[in-house]
Amino acid sequence: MDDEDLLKLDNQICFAVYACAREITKLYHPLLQPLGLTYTQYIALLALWEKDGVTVKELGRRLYLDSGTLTPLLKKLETSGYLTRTRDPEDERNVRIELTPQGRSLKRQACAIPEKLFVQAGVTAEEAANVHGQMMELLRRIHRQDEA
Amino acid sequence: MDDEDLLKLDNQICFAVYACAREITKLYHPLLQPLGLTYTQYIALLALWEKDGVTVKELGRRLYLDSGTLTPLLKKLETSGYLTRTRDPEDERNVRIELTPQGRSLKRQACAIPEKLFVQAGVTAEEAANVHGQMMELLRRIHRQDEA
DNA sequence: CCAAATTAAATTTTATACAATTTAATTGTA
DNA sequence: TACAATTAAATTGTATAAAATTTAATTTGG
Repeated sequence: MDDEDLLKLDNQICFAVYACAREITKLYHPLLQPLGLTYTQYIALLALWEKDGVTVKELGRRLYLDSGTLTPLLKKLETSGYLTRTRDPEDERNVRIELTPQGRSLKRQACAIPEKLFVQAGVTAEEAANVHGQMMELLRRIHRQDEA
Repeated sequence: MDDEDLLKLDNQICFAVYACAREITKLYHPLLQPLGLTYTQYIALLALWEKDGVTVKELGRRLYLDSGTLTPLLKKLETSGYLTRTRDPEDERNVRIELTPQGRSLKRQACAIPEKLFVQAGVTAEEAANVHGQMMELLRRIHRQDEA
């Protein structure tokens, strides 16, 4: 394969993931708007519903996001009353994120979202699992390279 | 499967695509920096190297991006001397994008990028084709739903 | 013990993204 | 032909993202 084709193939693969991610985000928009959440805020809350009381660093590691993105996002969610940000007295460099009762109760409303989304996108369980596996494999490999 | 599990699955799949797209962008950064290009600018140029003389609308359709994103991006590439933006005399609502000789010559430098990236990410041709197929299939399906 | 190195957040800067609105040009139709 | 509807870009406002820098706290080596 020559450079010309490689440039096209490259375009197709990386671009496909990139465009797909944006289209997924757009699909979420009408479902998240009634809750007053953006997609990134929803992703952050999903992580916190599974485990909160974590530091910004730890949350960022799980979401592949750094403080430059998380700090303003978490401040917004704090203003909305969904979580608290507290300096850890043990080590004041760390900021711990705790969900408030309102933050926890949002989960009940969010539970309706995935089903709506799967139906809307017409994605089967097999396809979902397949895509998930492949993306995670690629993600891990890329991230390792990215760190090195 | 209960709502709780659905929420987790949803989290995993959509998040995997979303995080993967961002990690890919980061992987490109050191390769694009010497050319003075961002990832989105690179993607736009890839599309234009395949076919230029198109309207902003047509380019946006191919990239899944709207004028809100493309207008400032194309203005930057125009300032850099890589393309021209001209109102179509036939229909002045349309703005046509044409590559300049400098814009075309950038392609030769960009030819080295895909190979470097594949090697760096350790992605095989099979895996690449597999991921690509799945993403395009998902992309098409989601986009159809998104339009409806 | 203490200065240097390290670490975690926050901040700053630049560049996307996209929804919603506006502007200007064109088209369709009564 | 007027004029409403449609269309393409541009603009506006909000929210990400990430690189680079800064600040403050902690750790570590001499």
